[in-house]
Amino acid sequence: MKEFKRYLLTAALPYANGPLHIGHLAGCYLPADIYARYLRAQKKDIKFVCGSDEHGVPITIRAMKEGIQPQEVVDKYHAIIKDSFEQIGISFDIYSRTSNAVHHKTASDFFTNLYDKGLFEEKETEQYYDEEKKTFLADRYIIGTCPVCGNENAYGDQCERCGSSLSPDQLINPKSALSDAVPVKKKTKHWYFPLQNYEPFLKQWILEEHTDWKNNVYGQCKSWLDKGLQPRAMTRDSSWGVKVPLPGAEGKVLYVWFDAPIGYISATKELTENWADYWCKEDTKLVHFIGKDNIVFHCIIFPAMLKAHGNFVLPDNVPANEFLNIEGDKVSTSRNWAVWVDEYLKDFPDQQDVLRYVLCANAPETKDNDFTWKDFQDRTNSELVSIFGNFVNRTFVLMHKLCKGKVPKLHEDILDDADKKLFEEIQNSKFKIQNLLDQYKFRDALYEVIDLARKGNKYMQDKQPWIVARQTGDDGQPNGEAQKQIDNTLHICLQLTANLAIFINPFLPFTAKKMIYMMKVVDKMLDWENAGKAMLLSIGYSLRAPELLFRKIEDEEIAAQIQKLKATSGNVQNKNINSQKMEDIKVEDSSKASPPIGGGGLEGALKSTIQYDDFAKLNLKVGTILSAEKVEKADKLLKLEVDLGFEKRIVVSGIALHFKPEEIIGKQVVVVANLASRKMRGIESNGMILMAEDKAGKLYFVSPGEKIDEGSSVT
RNA sequence: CGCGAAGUAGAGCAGCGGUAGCUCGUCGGGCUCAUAACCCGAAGGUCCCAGGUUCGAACCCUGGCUUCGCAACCA
Repeated sequence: MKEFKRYLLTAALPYANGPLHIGHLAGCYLPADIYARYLRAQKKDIKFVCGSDEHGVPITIRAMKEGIQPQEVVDKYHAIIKDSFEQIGISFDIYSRTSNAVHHKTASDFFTNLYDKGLFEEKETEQYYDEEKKTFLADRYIIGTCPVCGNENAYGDQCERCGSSLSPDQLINPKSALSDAVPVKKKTKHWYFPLQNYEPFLKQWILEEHTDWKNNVYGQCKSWLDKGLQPRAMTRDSSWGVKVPLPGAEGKVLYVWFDAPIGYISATKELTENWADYWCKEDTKLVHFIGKDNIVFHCIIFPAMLKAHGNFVLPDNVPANEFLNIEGDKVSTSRNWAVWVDEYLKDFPDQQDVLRYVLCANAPETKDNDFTWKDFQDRTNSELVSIFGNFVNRTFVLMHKLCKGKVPKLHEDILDDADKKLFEEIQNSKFKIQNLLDQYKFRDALYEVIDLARKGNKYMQDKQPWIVARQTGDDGQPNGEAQKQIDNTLHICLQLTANLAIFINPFLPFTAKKMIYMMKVVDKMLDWENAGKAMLLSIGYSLRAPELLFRKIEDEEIAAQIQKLKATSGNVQNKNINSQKMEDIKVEDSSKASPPIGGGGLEGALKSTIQYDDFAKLNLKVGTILSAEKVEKADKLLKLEVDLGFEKRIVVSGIALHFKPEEIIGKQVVVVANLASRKMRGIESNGMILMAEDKAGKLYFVSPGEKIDEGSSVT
């Protein structure tokens, strides 16, 4: 293996358009932080850089909507994100931002360097323009009717109803998503980076020389390279971003994906005068930690840019994680289906390491994983509290009871196989953990740490010093032989505890701190070179009283979190509302004795006032239930066929706990007929049945007083 | 037929050619130093489906199904 003199770690720049959620942490910040702490413990020369990505169209749109300047948007979220990182213990050497001057200059110079080499191709194209808002529109911001399925809210690049990929030209009645104006075509000039010229280099570099990269990363790159690369525009029409440093380029900025990765360089410049050592010397190991959506930018585009520039090192590895889902559904910021880091920190004060633990133990390293609060509770209570925390605690308690609060002597003459075996295990663990961390297998590495604590518990159980202590002499104290055995057991358990502190430190730094406090040792003991050593705590040294490292997570706490998640996700302004969630809330609420909140709306607070226009968006129709059946493997869902007069529809409804299928056939109901369709348990649901809920949580159909024609509108 | 990743016990994952494994959960027993913690044992799997290669396949090949992701910026 190649020897590196210094390390440069980067973590994907979070987009300053919203706060940080746990998916971000699990995706790249936590693995990056663990790796950084591990290298620091090895006394390596490392820099760990990150910063907010503050450019790009979505930020300008948010600013426009809120009537403020883009800078204000960015200032707000930059502060929130930075604070979340600090509190959860992500140990960046610098957390910078792309709106600062250093970055503008760096990105601009980078562009100029490539421009002066004649690398860009200038091309004039026609793009859609919103004359009202005076801005060019990305495909995503053009809305119209899908030519394939007739969906009126198809985007300029894709119809979300039928999945067809589209171009804005294909849309019927295109409108700007910003102003409802009809977009017009307008000529614009841009600078394209000829990626295809770097294809031979990239193929050699990735496909031949980096077969060690993770499957998902390698596969994704291979797919791109096999398809063939295209020139890619590196500039955009916008007023927000790094200005294109060329004459006659007013109103044009660098494409965010051109400038964002350069943000890593800018941040390093800001951090140290010696930044060039980290970016330009061959014996630097550059590692980009990212999420899977970023693979192409970090493995194809940015390396091609670096290569074109010529002065920079290329990444040695790009360990990308998959995505973390929440309670079975993918994270969606627009639906507020996320666990926000700043809120977690408020709800669980002083519990940073617990979240770090769960996110690492269940990290989406090889495929998408699911975060559930139940799993959070289980892992905390059984693995952290019962295994790790408990081992440390019982070791300390026994040491105080049986060894007068001091590190006992080790009596070499009576060391037995079990004792020696445990020393070996400590050694083995060091090599295993080291090996796994070197391969970016954080989940497995953390498992090894816990497993070592598990072995400690077993050792303690086999030795049972509390029983040995009953072999008393005349004075009522344990006799000499017994005391020697007890000494050995606890001596070994204490040395193991010291080792555990070293091992757990990269993962759970707050816990490691508590442990060294209890052991009255200095930070330096946590240096990785001490790992595996048998004599970390000196004999006769008196230690502090134990302090619990973790506490149990109670049922009520996770119930509250689940409630919060569901409650806030219902209250969204996004029209593409998730009907399953809505119905789930109803059923969940009603299963509780407490009066329903929010959704029930008996005497509860009303949602904010809406205008008639908002109401008019709903198409409410009377329909008759033709058939009903239970949906397999779902307790709460019924699959209904509803006759709406003009058509028959399949609607999936979360009412199975309240009604038997046979008793509702023939019932007239009110259906939200223009609700976006949604798959539940594999069945597509087209609409939603209106229900009323009483104080006891019982559900009633909303239906016309007497029988009327199917398809009648409700207004 | 666009492409990539994934589909293994109730949950989360490992194994990637040679008698199905780990952690949690469940059930039973033991212990009591410890945060009702710890230890031992048991139950639980057509390894997505169908073909093929092989003495032998969860693992290789072919076809299919399902989930997630992929120049819309959301790790």
